[in-house]
Amino acid sequence: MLSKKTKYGIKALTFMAREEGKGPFQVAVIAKHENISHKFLESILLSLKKAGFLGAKKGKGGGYYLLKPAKDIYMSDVIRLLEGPIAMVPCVSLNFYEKCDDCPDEERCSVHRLMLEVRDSTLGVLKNKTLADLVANTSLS
Amino acid sequence: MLSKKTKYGIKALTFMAREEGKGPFQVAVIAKHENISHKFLESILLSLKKAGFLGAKKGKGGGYYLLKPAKDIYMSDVIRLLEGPIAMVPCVSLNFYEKCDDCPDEERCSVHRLMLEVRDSTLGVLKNKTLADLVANTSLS
DNA sequence: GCAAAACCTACTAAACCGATAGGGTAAATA
DNA sequence: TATTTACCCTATCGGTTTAGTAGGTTTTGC
Repeated sequence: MLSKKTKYGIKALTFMAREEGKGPFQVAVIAKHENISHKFLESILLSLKKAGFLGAKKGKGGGYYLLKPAKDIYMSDVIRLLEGPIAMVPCVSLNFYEKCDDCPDEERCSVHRLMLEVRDSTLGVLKNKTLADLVANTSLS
Repeated sequence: MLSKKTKYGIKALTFMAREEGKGPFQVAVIAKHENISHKFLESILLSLKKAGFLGAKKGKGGGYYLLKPAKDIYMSDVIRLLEGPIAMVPCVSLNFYEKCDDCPDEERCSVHRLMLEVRDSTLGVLKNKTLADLVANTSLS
């Protein structure tokens, strides 16, 4: 299940990407438009900034803005940052690998092999999906 | 993230499918072999029984056994039962649909459309994967 | 009737999630 | 320089879920 954190993060990024080049966008504006708790969104945008997706400008007329073109922001990276592992089981995670404490032999574990396929399939979608793709076919309400 | 409940359930099913036709298999035997808490596994197998995947025999020499051939047990069904929705967001779930309370227009929601693709991709794997497929290439330790 | 095994009910410790509160700090404008 | 505006940080909290525990009841085979 996708957390609201990730969901909100993607929505905020999409909002900014719709008007690429413009900005900066104030937290309050995004929060209101996307129906997100102001303070919660603030913490999410902060994470995105620390990770290098966003820049920020303080003071009057300030706000957050995209640091890279939307076509260079991959959903797999965004989700990994906000949600954590994409894999459904740590033992098949590429970036957050962890051994199962049950399960002596991963190669023979049926769950392991099944979830490996699921991960590859999901990653196939997310690695080829950029923020620019999300914006296409969408219009600002 | 896949819950242990689902993980254990799949492992138990795989265990039984490896020796298809035999059985019944006692909870204690499966639990020990797969390193699962006995009582926890009990509740899982009970769910699988109520859903029609397993049969059970009480008393001495009893246990659980597959009610259908392994090739007729689809992973999508097992996971839906034990884990719940396969979709990462309720608004794209086929069997557990729920509207988002934020988000006035699903069609225009970037998260919605992204997660729709992820769901289809995941389902593509799980709907074509049976218990028999999991058993293949695996041997009992 | 005794033992073994499934079955059922209830509880709990811990973790996580979404959100809130309240402030501190930096920068832009006047 | 004063003030507004918005970024930045910390702490807390109620609710929910998870994984597991405990204890008892019912059915079956010998």
